[in-house]
Amino acid sequence: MKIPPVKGTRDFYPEQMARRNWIIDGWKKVSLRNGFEEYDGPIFEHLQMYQIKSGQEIVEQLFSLQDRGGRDLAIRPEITPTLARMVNQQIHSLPRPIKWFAVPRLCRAERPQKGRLREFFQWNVDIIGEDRADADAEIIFTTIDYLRTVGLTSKDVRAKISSRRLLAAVLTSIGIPAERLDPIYAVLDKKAKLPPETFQALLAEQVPDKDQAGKIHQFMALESVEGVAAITQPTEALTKALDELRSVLSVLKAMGVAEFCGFDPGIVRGLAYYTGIVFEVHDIAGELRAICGGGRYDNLLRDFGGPAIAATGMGMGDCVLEILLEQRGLLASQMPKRGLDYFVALAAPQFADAMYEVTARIRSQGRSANFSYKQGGLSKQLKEAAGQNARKCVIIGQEYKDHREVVVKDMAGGAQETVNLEQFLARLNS
RNA sequence: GUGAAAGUAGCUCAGUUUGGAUAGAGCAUUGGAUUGUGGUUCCAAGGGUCGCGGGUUCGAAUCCCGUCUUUCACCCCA
Repeated sequence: MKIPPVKGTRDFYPEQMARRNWIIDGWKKVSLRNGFEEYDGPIFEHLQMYQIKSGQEIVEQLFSLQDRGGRDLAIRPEITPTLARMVNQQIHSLPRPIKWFAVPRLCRAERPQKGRLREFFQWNVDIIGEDRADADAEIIFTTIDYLRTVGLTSKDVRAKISSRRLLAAVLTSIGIPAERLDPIYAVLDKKAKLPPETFQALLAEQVPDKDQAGKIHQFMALESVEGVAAITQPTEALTKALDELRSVLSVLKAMGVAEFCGFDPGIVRGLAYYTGIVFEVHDIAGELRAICGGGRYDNLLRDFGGPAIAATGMGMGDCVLEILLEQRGLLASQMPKRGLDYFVALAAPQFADAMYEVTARIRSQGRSANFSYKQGGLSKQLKEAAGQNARKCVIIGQEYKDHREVVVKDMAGGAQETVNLEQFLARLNS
């Protein structure tokens, strides 16, 4: 009986596994050079962990289970709660700022679509214990540093940056009461996806006052933070939020990635736990979902029973990224091909023992080597070597019996030389 | 979770309109041509319960119903 793969999951055959490794290796390399340390947690946690703060949608999308002791558990749909738990446990002994990253495998029981599956990998970088905008800027820089490294340019992707604090300050200063903010956020978040008339209609439902709605439209149309002053009287909160956003943009400029970044008031993000700077990276053509998203979540550690400590971070899934890299031809051109250092071939069957010995000795020198299991002729073996993308072939034949010599053939150019076996093996290390 | 479209060999597809005999092609795989020299070429082979289940019919890949999966649009996110 054939059992199908589970909905929304992927099988990683060697070719796909190579892609996945290449993407994840890049994430790790860039994290480390930006000064982050790797951590990980368990793949499941108490169900309750996600009911505290993850937002309604994520809770509905949980894969949950009961263990044999009747405990309610869930496979992690995100790693940030785990991070909060881990940091809270050792908060008094961890030197700050805490700059940690992880590449967890996550599961959400969503309906699968292009760029969204039920099981995926997500690169997370977080800075905990620093409330200055420098930390937000570093998160965004690290994100761009990776995207730039894999070959994406400012013509391909753009980091759209905004601020929850700014949005709240603007809305408050034009007279929107605090309890009205959340439903308005939800509408503003959709602006980029809706036709202007639909957006206008939705906003009018939430903000019937023409004057207020007009100001919101004005704000949402801004392309630079400097336009905010013309819309409303600066309150203390507004000035503070503006300074923070300016500061992030100015650090990013100094770090040399200004061309990738811009203020975009349309970035609001889900209601979950963001409190300050928020950002998303999108493909410029706007064909795909967000490549990554992140922001400041200063209340999360406290919500998980710890002290009130500032935090900011980012998550990037592998699905959309891979589609974009594929589209741009950046995978095909950069993926390392499967390769083999040496293929050991046999010109006559009586040297089989030498073939095994040479293969093993090459391997023990740290080089990869294969030989053929088949009894075929040399021609067949070279064909097999070419199929495995071997860089060189070691051919064992009559010379071996006569003078302990082997033929070493360069598969790219075809040149070959006859060398003493011991000298050949000694040379491998140099 | 809601709505729509599509499922034929490992992959890309033909055949479905108009039901008819052992369901085809290219690529890929395996073997041979090739007993001391590979990537080319030529020949051959293997590989399908036509997604699955039921119905209509003398007869179903083809028509009908259900179901699963995928894709797209919502919802939301990475």
